[in-house]
Amino acid sequence: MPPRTRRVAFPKVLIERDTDSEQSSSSDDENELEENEGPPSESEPEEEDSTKNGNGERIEEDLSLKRKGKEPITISLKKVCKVCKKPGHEAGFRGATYIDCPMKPCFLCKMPGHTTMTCPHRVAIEHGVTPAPRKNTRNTVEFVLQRQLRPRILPIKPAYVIPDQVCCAVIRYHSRRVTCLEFHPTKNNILLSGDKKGQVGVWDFDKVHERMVYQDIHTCIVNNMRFKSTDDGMIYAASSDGTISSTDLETGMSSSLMNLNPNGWQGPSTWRMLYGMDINSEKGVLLVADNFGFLYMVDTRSNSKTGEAVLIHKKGSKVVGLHCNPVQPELLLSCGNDHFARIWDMRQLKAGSSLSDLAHKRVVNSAYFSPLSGSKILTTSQDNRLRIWDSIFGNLDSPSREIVHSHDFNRHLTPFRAEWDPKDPTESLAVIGRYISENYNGAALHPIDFIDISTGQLVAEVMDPNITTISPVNKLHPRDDILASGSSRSLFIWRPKEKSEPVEKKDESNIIICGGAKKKRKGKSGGESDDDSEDDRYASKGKNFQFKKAESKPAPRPRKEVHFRSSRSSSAKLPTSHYLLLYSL
DNA sequence: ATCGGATGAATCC
DNA sequence: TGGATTCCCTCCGA
Repeated sequence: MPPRTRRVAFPKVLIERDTDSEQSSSSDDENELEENEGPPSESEPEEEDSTKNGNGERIEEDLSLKRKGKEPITISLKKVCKVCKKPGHEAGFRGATYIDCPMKPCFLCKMPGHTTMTCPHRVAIEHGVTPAPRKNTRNTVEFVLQRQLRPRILPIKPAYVIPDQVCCAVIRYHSRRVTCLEFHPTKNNILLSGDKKGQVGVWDFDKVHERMVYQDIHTCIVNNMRFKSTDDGMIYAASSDGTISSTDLETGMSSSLMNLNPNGWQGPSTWRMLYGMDINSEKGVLLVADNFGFLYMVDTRSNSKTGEAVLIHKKGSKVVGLHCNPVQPELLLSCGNDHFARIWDMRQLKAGSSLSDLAHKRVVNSAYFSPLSGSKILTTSQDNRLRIWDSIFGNLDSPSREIVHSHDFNRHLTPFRAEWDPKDPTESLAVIGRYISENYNGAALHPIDFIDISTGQLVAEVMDPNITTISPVNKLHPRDDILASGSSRSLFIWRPKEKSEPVEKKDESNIIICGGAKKKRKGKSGGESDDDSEDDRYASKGKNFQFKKAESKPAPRPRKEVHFRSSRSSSAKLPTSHYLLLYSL
């Protein structure tokens, strides 16, 4: 990762003294001002007073002149880049297209010398794919595979079915952003959601109006939820309030299994927060990890803490993810802010005894074993790369593949996590939201990407013109062709087009608009009603969520425009069929 | 419309 | 080591 270009000091102050005319009134003409550009006059005031207006223009005033009571005060309006503060270019949205600052490393791949628009990872045929050195190309297994097996392997892998249509949604369901999602293990249409405020939502998306929000389970961020393996009416949740809750979904009755802050708030250096959590049903233990690098275990039968906390990541660093191997119950995977994902043997858990340490360049947001065989690991790192680590066909010293993908860290967003498709028998499909936006026919949208991690190819990008916010939280259904997304405070359920209601039928009946801050309408002349019905809110406040009917759907993309991956097959060819035939191996 | 605030990791000294 | 500072596509609401 190249070091970020440090922000340079403010450009020199421009002092423009109009000596010619008394009336040197400020001019808005930029060109005129450009001409005045140049080395500032000798005696520059040290105490510069420069402010920015909303457009990134700098307004400079010569205060010393003002103080001296000298005549002309010239205000210079000068366009500078809001990112690097240099003139000559401007970063930011131009319409729905974001223009990068050319002085910064590429926002997508983080390499210097080009911008997102021209990033090779954006236009390459194999989008974003950087195969790691193939150390194992020459091994026996692969040789045999290539020479003898491959010709006999059925060339067609079962088609991916992509849920690409929003079929129902709860808008502003949560009062803060969604932080985690979990499908019910047996009831196909129940979705759980946790938020930053500590609330837990239970939503039946088949009967969209049946929903519940439990408010008193936690006091801040719900980081992870898991269903109890022996009772799917109970859920565990790990929160930044330092507790693990156990909640009865029917009644909402909740109890605390563990509280790491029994003495309350003593300052940030002692406040413990719980992040990663998973259940090892084989052993009957709940595993949780905190923001200081420690792992805790709770016996799910007695609901009591077992053993001592173990330091599994750098002391003082946050452990954001835990995952138990689906096949080998003694294997545990952890990841965190020390830039590592680590594999552990549950039978010998002690500091420093990890089986493998998977190095990343930045914080690792998530690390998951592949859902069926557990032999592959998919990690999401804040260096804008997905990594696949293969314990069978590769060794774990380096990833077997790196995929450049835009999922930057932003303190205001829930961290992105690439999630496996639990239904894919080939263990190659993953879903992850995209940070960077794309101009989709005039709207800046942030799609949700489906990536074939065995090839690095983008299989599909799904978006809806009504979802203008980033969707960092995504989960694929364990049995059905359904995707659940959390975007800001809202939840969305996606299904494949074939299975959804025809678009024409998509209407408000499947879209629940929840509260949100009430706009205080000042007593304007009577026209507007005070009716607070959903329809009213729908029209007046749900500016992003006026679900469009088919006819108002965007027209096909204009051909000239440069599109993210537009030249590539995936999205361009998707509309006709939502099935994509992919060849295995 | 515009602006401020919440707030996490990296970096610098 | 720790405190201050900075930060590029947020999102909401005053």
